[in-house]
Amino acid sequence: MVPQWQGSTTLDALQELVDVGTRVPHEVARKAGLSTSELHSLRHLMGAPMGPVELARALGVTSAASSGIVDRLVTRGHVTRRAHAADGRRTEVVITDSGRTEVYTRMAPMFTALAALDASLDAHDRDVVERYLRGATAAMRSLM
Amino acid sequence: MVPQWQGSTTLDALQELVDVGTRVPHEVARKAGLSTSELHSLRHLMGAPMGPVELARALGVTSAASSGIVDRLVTRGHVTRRAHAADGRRTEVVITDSGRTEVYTRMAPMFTALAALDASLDAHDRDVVERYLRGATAAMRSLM
DNA sequence: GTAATATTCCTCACCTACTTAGCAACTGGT
DNA sequence: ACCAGTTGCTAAGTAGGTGAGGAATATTAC
Repeated sequence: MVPQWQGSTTLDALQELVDVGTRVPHEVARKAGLSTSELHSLRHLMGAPMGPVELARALGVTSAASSGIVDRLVTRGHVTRRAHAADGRRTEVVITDSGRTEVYTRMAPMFTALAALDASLDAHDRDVVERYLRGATAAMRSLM
Repeated sequence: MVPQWQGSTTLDALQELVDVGTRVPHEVARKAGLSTSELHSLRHLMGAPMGPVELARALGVTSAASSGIVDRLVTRGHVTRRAHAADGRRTEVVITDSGRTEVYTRMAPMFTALAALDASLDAHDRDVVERYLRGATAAMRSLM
């Protein structure tokens, strides 16, 4: 990638991981007939429902864009809009079974492989890996 | 992200890394007045010159798109086009000092932090981390 | 209690960056 | 010498983003 990286196999592996981590969603989304943003939205919504503005922040786009993203996901039946119980301004975007299934079946092989990889680590190694991942995340975030 | 991930701090950390790894280039590119693809192109070109088609494959876009990307980078003075020595069809896209400086100064803090993180590992731990990163990369790539 | 301010979500007009299709130049194998 | 394959480009169309701004509701200050 850059001169400083060369020679360190760990940094090289990290670079490849991040590269693949951006190309894979692109490809998976295309196969599913979704845009990358739509797929990422479904992923975020699998954890918990959230409003379009919150989704926009999670994706790093404007609320105008996420409004359109939600529209398209609603059209495909992957999410529904629901009024927020306590706050009349808010809408909750809720993932449907269709959306959940779409994401899950597309990504199942990866989950399985990652779980196996995780299980292959003993307590010490798991700790080492986690600290490295958190550290690398912090290093990247420092650019923002 | 998904039910299976919850409870594993390692997989959670991996997810966060990949998420940040996609949002950071987006932000950095914006600050540099470049598109994400343009920044990624410069990153790839720091290693070695390559043709537009090769670049297109690296980015996961069509050659028509990469033709435009190179055009824009040439306009900004970050790369130049050069005829290939032995193959009359090919063009080599070469990064300029301007382009190299642009990428390097934007990303220097990250390189420093990552190098420090790497240096903090002993031989065994470095090996563990690298195997994990390669394994995770393979797991993701299996979706493509 | 009411006025001022903030937040959420949407629409509209515009624009960037992609895709598909196809063409001209060149290469290498038969 | 030809023909299939590759490279790199252009042109036309489109998807999905931004910026500005408005309507509805909530929150804060007075």
